[in-house]
Amino acid sequence: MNDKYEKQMKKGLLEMLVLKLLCDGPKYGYQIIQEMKEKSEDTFLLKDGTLYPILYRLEDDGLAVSEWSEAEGRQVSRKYYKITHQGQLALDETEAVWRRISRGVSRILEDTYPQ
Amino acid sequence: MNDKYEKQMKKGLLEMLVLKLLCDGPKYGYQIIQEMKEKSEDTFLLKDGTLYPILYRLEDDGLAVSEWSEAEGRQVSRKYYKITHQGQLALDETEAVWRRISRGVSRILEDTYPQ
DNA sequence: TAATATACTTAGTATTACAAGATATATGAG
DNA sequence: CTCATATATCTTGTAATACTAAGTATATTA
Repeated sequence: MNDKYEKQMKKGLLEMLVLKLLCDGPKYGYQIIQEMKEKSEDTFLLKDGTLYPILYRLEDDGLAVSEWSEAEGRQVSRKYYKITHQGQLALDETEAVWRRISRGVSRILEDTYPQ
Repeated sequence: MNDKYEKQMKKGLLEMLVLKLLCDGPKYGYQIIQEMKEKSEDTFLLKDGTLYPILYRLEDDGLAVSEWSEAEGRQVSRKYYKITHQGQLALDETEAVWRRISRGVSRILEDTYPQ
């Protein structure tokens, strides 16, 4: 029932969060899904069908670049994504937008004006 | 440029914020737009083309009811919206979803785990 | 009289989270 | 050795919604 709200509220956030996770080194899709789940304590349970389009978008927009890992022994092939300089700039902007929106919501919900 | 993020991030929030504003009494469209702007300190600048569909949705979903004001003197006719009991319940749920998402985002952005 | 503010309505567009289905390899249990 | 499960990626289609843009109409002010 409130799945609807949750889904909508996540719009625009996931791209920012994925970029953020890429800040401490290149990561591949499956790994991102795991870390997102752990770090958010089960709040952001990404489906692969959600994540991969996000990664393609980031790449199309020049915010991340990808590279297939060389097959080391029997390792399965993995596509590693790395944040670009432009991606870092975009992340900074997006975080600022998030903070502003978050503060705006707080002001209305709590009807208080934290500095 | 980061308009895109902002627009997306607002999804699902506006409905909650409108409901919240209706908590302290019936209000009409234009008034909601003004209060949203003031209370959020210019973060949520609703266009009328954004607000009215939200109000219709709230009404369709039984979360609010509307009533045209009687013409008092020369006053323009206004359609007042009032939150319903069901709307109050939905608001409570939505606020809970917001808090969870907000906390999840914080955990990833700050990589800290506030209690 | 004209411009601006108030007040509501509607049609169409762009974006994105997700469901569902597909493909393929690696690993562990029986 | 076989089968189930975990790992790993990709694609198509759908639903939901913020916004643009256009329209209608009245009230107020310069």
